[in-house]
Amino acid sequence: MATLRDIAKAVGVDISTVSKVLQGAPIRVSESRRQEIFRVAEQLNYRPNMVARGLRLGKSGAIAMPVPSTANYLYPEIIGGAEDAADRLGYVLFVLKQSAVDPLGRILNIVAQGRVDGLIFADDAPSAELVSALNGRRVPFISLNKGSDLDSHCVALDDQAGFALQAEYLERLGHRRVAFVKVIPTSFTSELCMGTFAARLEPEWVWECDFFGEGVLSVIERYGASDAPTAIATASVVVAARLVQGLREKGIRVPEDVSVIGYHDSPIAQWPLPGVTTVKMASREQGMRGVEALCELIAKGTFAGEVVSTPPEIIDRGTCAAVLPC
Amino acid sequence: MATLRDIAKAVGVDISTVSKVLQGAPIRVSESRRQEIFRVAEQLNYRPNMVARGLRLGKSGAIAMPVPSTANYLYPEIIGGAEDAADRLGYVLFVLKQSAVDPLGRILNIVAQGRVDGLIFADDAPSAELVSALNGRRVPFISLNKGSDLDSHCVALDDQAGFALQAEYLERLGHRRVAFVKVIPTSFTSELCMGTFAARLEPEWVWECDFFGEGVLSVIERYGASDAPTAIATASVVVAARLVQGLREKGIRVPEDVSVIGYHDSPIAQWPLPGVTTVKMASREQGMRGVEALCELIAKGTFAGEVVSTPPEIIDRGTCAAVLPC
DNA sequence: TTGAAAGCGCTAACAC
DNA sequence: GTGTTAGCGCTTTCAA
Repeated sequence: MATLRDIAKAVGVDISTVSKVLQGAPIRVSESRRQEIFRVAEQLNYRPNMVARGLRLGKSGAIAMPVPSTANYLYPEIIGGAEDAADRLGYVLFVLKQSAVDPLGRILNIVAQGRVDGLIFADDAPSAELVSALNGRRVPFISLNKGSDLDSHCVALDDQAGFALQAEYLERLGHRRVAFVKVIPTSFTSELCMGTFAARLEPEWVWECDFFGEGVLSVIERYGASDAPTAIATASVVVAARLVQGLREKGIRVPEDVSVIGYHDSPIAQWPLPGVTTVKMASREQGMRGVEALCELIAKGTFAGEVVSTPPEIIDRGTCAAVLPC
Repeated sequence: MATLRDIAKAVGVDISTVSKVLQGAPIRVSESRRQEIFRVAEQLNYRPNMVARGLRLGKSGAIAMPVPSTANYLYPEIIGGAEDAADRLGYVLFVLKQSAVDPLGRILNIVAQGRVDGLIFADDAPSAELVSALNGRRVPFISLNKGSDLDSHCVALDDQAGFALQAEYLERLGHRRVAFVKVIPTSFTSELCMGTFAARLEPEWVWECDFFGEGVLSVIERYGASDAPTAIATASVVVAARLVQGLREKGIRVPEDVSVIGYHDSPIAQWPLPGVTTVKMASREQGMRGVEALCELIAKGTFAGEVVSTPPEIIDRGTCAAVLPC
């Protein structure tokens, strides 16, 4: 690994001169020297050692995105957007899986070790404990989900608009008796969303479902036991996809017998063939804006919480049908 | 952030003494001092700055696991195992998503910047270009998949045993006319696996399928157009799960009309209710062993390629039935 | 125009 | 037993 010193030696100038030239600092050097320095740097394939620079500058040039699980099907979108923004802004983005046994451990560890300049929480808003630890260490962070603490720096999706659209869409198709499936564990946001949906179209049934386990089966059972809603709205594209599939396996036709609509969008939405209808949110953009906001926070120390206002969009994949007048 | 100096000042000793004591170096200090140093360190919530230590020691204490996509449903297992091992060995593991436009860019970047001591490739074996770049920079790496270059350091699963078991299982159930679905893009390993399967049970049809897109649909079409095999074996649990679901949506019964078996295991296997039968491989252990091997490589500079020999296991979730004698 | 020097936080060889 | 010192690679005043 070539260092500044190697270049300096080769060119015959001082190391500090090389540093300044390579940084493009406002310094007057003879043009020939400047050329020569760049030439040699190129030739030696010089790359600044960010660890050393970080030590000197008191910052690392890296940010981390802790995720509770690498198995979440929404993350690819968010992560993709975040990486793009990080690349563009000269930061390295590391995805850090939280440990199941000690969710805070790894995060506090890398923060305390000075490995990252900031954090961006992809899913759960950080716990109060984590927030106070982070504040104590003066490490800025952005959350992509509102926690109960509305003061925390947050780049949120406009879920109000999203769920309003979801309800409106079903309503427009003539659905009046619908079930809403919440994703558990429920969060501050999810309760809010449920409320937004209900404001437009009051669900007659409210069910709950986790991503894995028996959740989907139990929803199907409850569907069977109920006085059949004409549509099932869910707060998740994963649950929606599994639901379509599970219902069909039971011989219940989608959308002929019941319509199903999800929330968010991801490749998983295409698994029930030819796919499940969802409300597509601007997750990718959210990831991008989140990183941009974090960098702003790192640089300026301030950031006004914001909402990604890109309008939600219905992706019609044919699992919702109009209710026929009887 | 408390530094060594803060502690030294508070206790009234030299910074180097603190360093040595805290490291547990074989040094003789008066017991009272030792106690006092630990006490103050604790009180100040001291955590060594790994960036500084890294600079001094010429290593960062971090390793990265580049993944081509965070949407792969097998990774959670591997990553989980890798993280455990990394924690245990005192390393931080970062997941690094490769950029779609410049797959090598981010990897070379963090390596050149001295951010990581080694790499562990979760999926694709590194390209020849990457291998030579890595060797040039003397950055050790482990691949979890054999590339065409058998010399590269690799911690592989015993896929020979896995596919032999898959074939054997179907054979034992009486299947003779089977289709095998390869995952594309095919790799060195996948060809090998296909061979292992065929050695035991020659497939009458060999089809191909990618994870997303139209792959599954086209396999179903080909199934319909063919002189119906009694079983479909796949090299992927994702494809198997989607296949079960897609077939059932078309009214083809699984396993009554056709058996389906996957490969690997992941939560996704439980999506077709109540799940798809697969050959479970020791992915988690592979992640663990991979990190252990990498650390060995970092420390000792040598490592003999190895195969994770934990025997594969059939997880029967009811998508394979015995062929009835006609 | 260029260089010398200090220092980020840490470790390790060596001195007392 | 404990302190001094040098230095990892880099940036940045300040001096020449």
